[in-house]
Amino acid sequence: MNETAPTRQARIKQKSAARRERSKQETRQAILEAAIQMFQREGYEGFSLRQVAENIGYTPTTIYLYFKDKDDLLFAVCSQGFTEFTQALQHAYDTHPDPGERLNALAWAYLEFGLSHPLHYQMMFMQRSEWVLRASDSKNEVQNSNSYTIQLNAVVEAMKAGVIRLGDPVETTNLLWSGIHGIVSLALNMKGVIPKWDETEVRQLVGQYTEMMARGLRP
Amino acid sequence: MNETAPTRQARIKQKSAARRERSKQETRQAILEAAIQMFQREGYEGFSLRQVAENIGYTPTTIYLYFKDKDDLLFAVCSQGFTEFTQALQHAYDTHPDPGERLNALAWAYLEFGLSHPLHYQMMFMQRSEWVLRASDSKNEVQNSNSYTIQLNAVVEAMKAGVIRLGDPVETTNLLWSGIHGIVSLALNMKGVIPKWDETEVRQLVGQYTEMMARGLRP
DNA sequence: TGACAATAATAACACTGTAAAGTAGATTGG
DNA sequence: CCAATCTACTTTACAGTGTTATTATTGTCA
Repeated sequence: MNETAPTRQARIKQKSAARRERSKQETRQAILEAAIQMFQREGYEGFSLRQVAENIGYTPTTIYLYFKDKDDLLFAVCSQGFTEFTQALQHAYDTHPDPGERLNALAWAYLEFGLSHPLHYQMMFMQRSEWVLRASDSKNEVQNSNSYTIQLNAVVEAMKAGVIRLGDPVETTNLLWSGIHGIVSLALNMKGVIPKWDETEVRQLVGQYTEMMARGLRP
Repeated sequence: MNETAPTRQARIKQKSAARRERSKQETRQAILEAAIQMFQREGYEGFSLRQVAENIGYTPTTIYLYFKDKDDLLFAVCSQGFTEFTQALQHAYDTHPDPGERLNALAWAYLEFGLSHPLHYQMMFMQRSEWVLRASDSKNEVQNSNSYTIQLNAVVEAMKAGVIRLGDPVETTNLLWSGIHGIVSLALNMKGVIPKWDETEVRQLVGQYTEMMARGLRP
């Protein structure tokens, strides 16, 4: 309505609002960090809203001012995992120009993420896998920067380069992803259940896996 | 102390005890069946002792007379899944004498079990995988009839027959298991997340998988 | 200053698993 | 047959959980 230049009061109001917004984001962040810490300690099943609140000196209900509900907070924890995961894959992608080595590098990066973030991995891909979509949506990385697409691109380019046989790239990507996911998820779950299944054996298995994939997919 | 023949009273007492024991097993079974039904409906997270009790007209605490705690009841539900799973693999093993086809048949049987018992599969191999060991212990199938050993035997014989290259059978088994487990677990979790991931596509992928494994492991 | 919005805390509800104590009825020994 | 015992079960209670509605405190704005 008022089209004249902003008055001093208007400017102050704006900055004040900005400051309050910033403060709000800060406490939101504090809650989130406490939640992450708690998740690292207690895992998915032991994660408790009330304990998170207690750890940072808030009443449980206060959390609801910053997150819709427990799921929403847990998703925020998860989301950070997705970001790191994508970054790890992206880094592997970027630092390996050769299409063949690139596929291997992606598999290794995948493995390393799983082994170093076991709880996150389980939540992201085993307990709440619906969130994969929501995570890439909320970071508008739908188009070409989500973790799935990174792997898909690597497959496409490996096909172009003649490193692996031609075929439906989506199917091949799913095949490769399934394989490495199987190894990682069993590695996290089956310690002491499968014979020969400590961390070094798992790494060795990934070595065999990439070799075998290379042979199996050769043009 | 008394070494004479058992008196009538002693015989009656014994039969009475037997009858009570039988009745006890019956209500235990009733609880277990209600638990299975409830698990099918609500899944792992929604499974509630109190609701199980209510469904069969008991007080929650009564269940503790037949099962140590919630975990114990849930394990009993799980255990039945392990039995069926092992039977399915054993059947695939027995009905396919050819070592090469046998490996494929095991993969297919594995897939079918997962697709037809999604909740059980997730509990058995993703949520409570520690129970794999406890399950084979409690059925004294440790030696040569548990599901892992079935797959291991198939690998050993495929190596003997020259169908797949020689190598550490345990490692090869782990490799094959990882692969099919990866496909199954993603199939159960990632509906609507991965492109092209309905049931028929998953089956097709298993086809590709077995093909690729055959090529990759050729001597 | 008074209306108002934001932030936090209290109280309460409906659940959960689980332990201790109590109770009606069948079983048993004399 | 009767009192003692034992068994199967319930009642009660506790310490948790996520979540909502209500209230109190605070700082911002006209």
